[in-house]
Amino acid sequence: MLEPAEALACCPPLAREPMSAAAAERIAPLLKAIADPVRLRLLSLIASHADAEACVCDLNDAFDLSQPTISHHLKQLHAAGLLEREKRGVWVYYRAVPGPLRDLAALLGGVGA
Amino acid sequence: MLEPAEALACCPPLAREPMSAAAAERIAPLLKAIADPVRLRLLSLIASHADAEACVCDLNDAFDLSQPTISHHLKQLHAAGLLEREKRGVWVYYRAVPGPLRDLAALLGGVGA
DNA sequence: CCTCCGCATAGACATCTGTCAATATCGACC
DNA sequence: GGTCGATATTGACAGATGTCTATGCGGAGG
Repeated sequence: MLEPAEALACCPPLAREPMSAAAAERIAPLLKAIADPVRLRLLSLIASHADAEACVCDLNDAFDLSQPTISHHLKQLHAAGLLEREKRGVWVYYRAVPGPLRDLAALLGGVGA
Repeated sequence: MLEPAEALACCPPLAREPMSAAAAERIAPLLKAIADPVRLRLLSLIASHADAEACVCDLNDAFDLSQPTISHHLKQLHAAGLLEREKRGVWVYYRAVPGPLRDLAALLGGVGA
């Protein structure tokens, strides 16, 4: 099981000071989780939806991929702490977690500032 | 050969609207380039250095990895358009390119805003 | 209770990725 | 021009990753 990776909000921007090996090991999995075209689109689809949540049934239709493959990608995003999972009746809804993405943005920003 | 990937400054934040498949394919390689602990540290080391540039000779010493491995990672960051390469005398200097990282930060930011 | 539907898991497979040792390249300096 | 020092390239290899098919699981409705 992967850690929720909330342990990121600590870090100064990339260009502020050299990142420690430990910080890099902690942050890289978060970037890996979104460094895939399918997962990027999934995250965007969910985050741009009403209430930043979407039903798996809708997500499956948006891709030319098998249902298990989508499920696999959603699992990775969930394991990275970027999505929350909630079952409502027959359907499963995934909701975007704003914190980690905001932290990543802060990490990458301020390089050329 | 990989494309310089400047074709990113176009995109609205992730949560603004669903990302197109084409945009995802264009952006994912950029994220892949920084989704590695070693490359994250390399980028941070260079970006946080004076003039946002550093000599390869210094970078090699900062890691417990072979010289070819560091060279390989630098090549990937360069191919992604995140580093510029300049040879001065015997040494090679890499400089951080601010644009792409700033664009990525803009892409990820504004999710929970 | 049996079946169907939505989603997850398991297993298999090809490809990609990170690493190293060995070697090449390219200047500088003697 | 020969040698040496700094990087890059090549080839090899183990392990991670993305995809599929087949199967499992749990709830809703007949």
